[in-house]
Amino acid sequence: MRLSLAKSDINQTLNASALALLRSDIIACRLMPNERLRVETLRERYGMGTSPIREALMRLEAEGLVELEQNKGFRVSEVSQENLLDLMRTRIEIETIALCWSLEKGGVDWEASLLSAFHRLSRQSKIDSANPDAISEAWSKEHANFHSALVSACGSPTLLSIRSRLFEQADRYVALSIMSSGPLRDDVTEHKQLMRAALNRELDKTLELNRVHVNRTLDKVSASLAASKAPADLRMMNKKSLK
Amino acid sequence: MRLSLAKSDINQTLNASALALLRSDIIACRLMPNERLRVETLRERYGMGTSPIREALMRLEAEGLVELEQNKGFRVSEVSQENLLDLMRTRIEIETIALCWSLEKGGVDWEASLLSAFHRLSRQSKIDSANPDAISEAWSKEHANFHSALVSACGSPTLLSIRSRLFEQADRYVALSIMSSGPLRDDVTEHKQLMRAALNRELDKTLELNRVHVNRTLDKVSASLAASKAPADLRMMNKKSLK
DNA sequence: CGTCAACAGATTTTCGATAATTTATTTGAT
DNA sequence: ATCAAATAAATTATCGAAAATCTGTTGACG
Repeated sequence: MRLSLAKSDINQTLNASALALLRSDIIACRLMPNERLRVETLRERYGMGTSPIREALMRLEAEGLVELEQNKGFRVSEVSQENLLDLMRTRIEIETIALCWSLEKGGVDWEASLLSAFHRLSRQSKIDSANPDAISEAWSKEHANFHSALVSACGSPTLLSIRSRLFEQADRYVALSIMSSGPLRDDVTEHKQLMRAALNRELDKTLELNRVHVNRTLDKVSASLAASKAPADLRMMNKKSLK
Repeated sequence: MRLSLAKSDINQTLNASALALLRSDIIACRLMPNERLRVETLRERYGMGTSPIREALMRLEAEGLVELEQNKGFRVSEVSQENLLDLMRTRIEIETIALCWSLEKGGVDWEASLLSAFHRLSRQSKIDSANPDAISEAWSKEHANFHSALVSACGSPTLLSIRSRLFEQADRYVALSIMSSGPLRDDVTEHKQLMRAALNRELDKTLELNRVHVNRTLDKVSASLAASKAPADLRMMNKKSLK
């Protein structure tokens, strides 16, 4: 499959394109967890040489989306219940700090951008008519944007970059779970409550709502992950017992 | 200057060597903040081709030690008072969480490793007779090891990796400040108190001691940074006024 | 005198080929 | 048949040259 480069990639170096394409393919699970990333395959897929690809993969390794084993090449990072739990717990703690600082320092600009982000999110459909099995790219982007807006006034670039990295990782699990998930959840209400509490500077309530919000995602994704893993394990056991 | 590869680099890919060498050169400020990193120069310095170097630089960009500007190449990340403050504040928050979890979960293994790390640190001289202007590599390693041991039982790989990245960044500022610093501080007592409080599971005291410890470093480094920046600014102003 | 275009040099980015390493397959001895 | 060494195939890691881009300079023109 040869993918065309998005409009935004014009004027970028191939390196930057490779990075953006790979990251988005991994987060959306078009490249599945634990899948081997052969350089030759990726060269065909993205239509470029080895250098930009390997450089992008190196960068993604630092971000935790890719793993490199010496002389054995790259793989998409594996997923697991342990990692998911660790990720979400850590994310809650990081966002707790960021929210504290953001509610403390946020001014009218922050309030306005938060309202704006919520509005855009609330008007964006979660599923895409073209591709009903996956979450719409557009919704995913607005959703990320909303959560980013909540903490954007925290005043710490370092903390914000940590947070967005964790959010990305979590997003990959969400993408994975959507593939086999039941009814869509009503996030609009949840997000609205979160925004209201933040705007009213009700710190404890905001933190609690955020905790619940993240934990709800965790539960859903975790269940879905368990369901998709169990059959694989059974298959493994059958194979073994047949031998 | 052509540096020989350390013993540990045998059997590694050049890529991994480049990464380790570059990271350590940057943290020790042998490559100074904001210094341009020309590929050709680095090729000579480390005796390898472009690929492993660029791949390592890409990785370090994700770690925040290096910055890349499209088509203009790499630089060592700039330092600033704002970044230093942000870094240290964030580090305190992260370590606070990690310490909470570590004191909660740490068992006898953790206690033993902490005692061991403290002992090694306390027996290691801070200055190296061969190079009296810089902090000894060995001390720096034991120091990092001690702080790592404090939080090692926290049970969250994600949090630990975030913490060690922040610690590394802070270490670069410390290396920078040492070059122009006054009397060495007595860290042994500070570290001993920290360890004692942790081993006794006195959570609040541990957190407070850690906060103070980090803030003391911050103050010292910040003062040193201000002192070294001011003359540079004056020089700049002179240059401009001469034109 | 200043502005802009065209050129030249330096530097970054990218490519495809080669070297090194791992993985799979075959062969031969016990 | 079993195991191990030897060979072949596949893949990764690395290199150095070529292409693309940026930076600084020169000179023409308003």
